[in-house]
Amino acid sequence: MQLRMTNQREMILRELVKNKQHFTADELYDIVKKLMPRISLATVYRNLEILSEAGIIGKLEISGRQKRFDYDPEDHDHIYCVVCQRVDNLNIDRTGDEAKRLALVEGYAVSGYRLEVIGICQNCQNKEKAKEKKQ
Amino acid sequence: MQLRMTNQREMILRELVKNKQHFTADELYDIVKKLMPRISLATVYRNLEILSEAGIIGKLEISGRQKRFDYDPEDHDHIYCVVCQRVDNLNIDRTGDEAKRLALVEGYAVSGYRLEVIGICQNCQNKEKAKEKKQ
DNA sequence: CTACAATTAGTATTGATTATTAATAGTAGG
DNA sequence: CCTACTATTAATAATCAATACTAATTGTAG
Repeated sequence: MQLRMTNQREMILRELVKNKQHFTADELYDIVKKLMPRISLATVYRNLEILSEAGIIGKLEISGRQKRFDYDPEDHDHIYCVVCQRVDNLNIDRTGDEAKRLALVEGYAVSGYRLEVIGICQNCQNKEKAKEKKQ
Repeated sequence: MQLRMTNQREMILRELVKNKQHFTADELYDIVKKLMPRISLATVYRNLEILSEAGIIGKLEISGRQKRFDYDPEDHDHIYCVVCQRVDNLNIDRTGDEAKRLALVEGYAVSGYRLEVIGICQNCQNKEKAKEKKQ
């Protein structure tokens, strides 16, 4: 099953990869709309789904948050900012031995895991510092 | 700010703790409705939110899935079944040294992390085996 | 009792995502 | 260059979890 590259699909992929950010579907919609004004939000959603299904991009489902899409399809972890919602990639060694050992106790057959590190990004730290000075 | 224990709130808490499962709001609503038929789904949602806010129960926001609530408010990780959506608790040592080290590279101030182990639970493994035998 | 504040039931609304559908575009074969 | 076929699209409706709203009810402190 060969993946046909339509103009819309290509544009969506290009803008995601070019910007190297973890966009939500509607953020990407706003960007692409400027270059292709008649594109539909549903098309963005559908193509992001298709592209991640095909392993060309990654899908990022962070707990309790809107879906984001990752220009890098390789398996890796993420860190995200609780203030501005920004997401960045992490490359933590994925041995996960302890997780597997514990999973056996519960009787699970483990296929993987997801690690989300939570914090405040540099930008938001700076903004907070600036605010403190004013007071 | 003392937490008032209304009948509804108490019932919701009791059923969650008693069953020792990670229920969604609507699952819990179905259970509680049998004992308190006039209760509203919004009341269940609201009280689960209040109880987790107060640290009496835990809130479980697993990537891309419906919220679940945890009878155990202590900080711990989870393992979940991709087949039946069941969730169980894990007690992995929470040092997270490597995560913190890497986060510094990105400039983040780390406040915590969330680890979700993914797999297939014992029940669903058994069911799959039974199905294979038939074929 | 009375007045006040918190909570509730019931329902409407929101927001993200998916489904539907008729129209359009791309392509392979003649 | 046509024609038939299939995939894709734009636009919009529908869905689903979660939250907001509102009038009625409950609990409580004087």
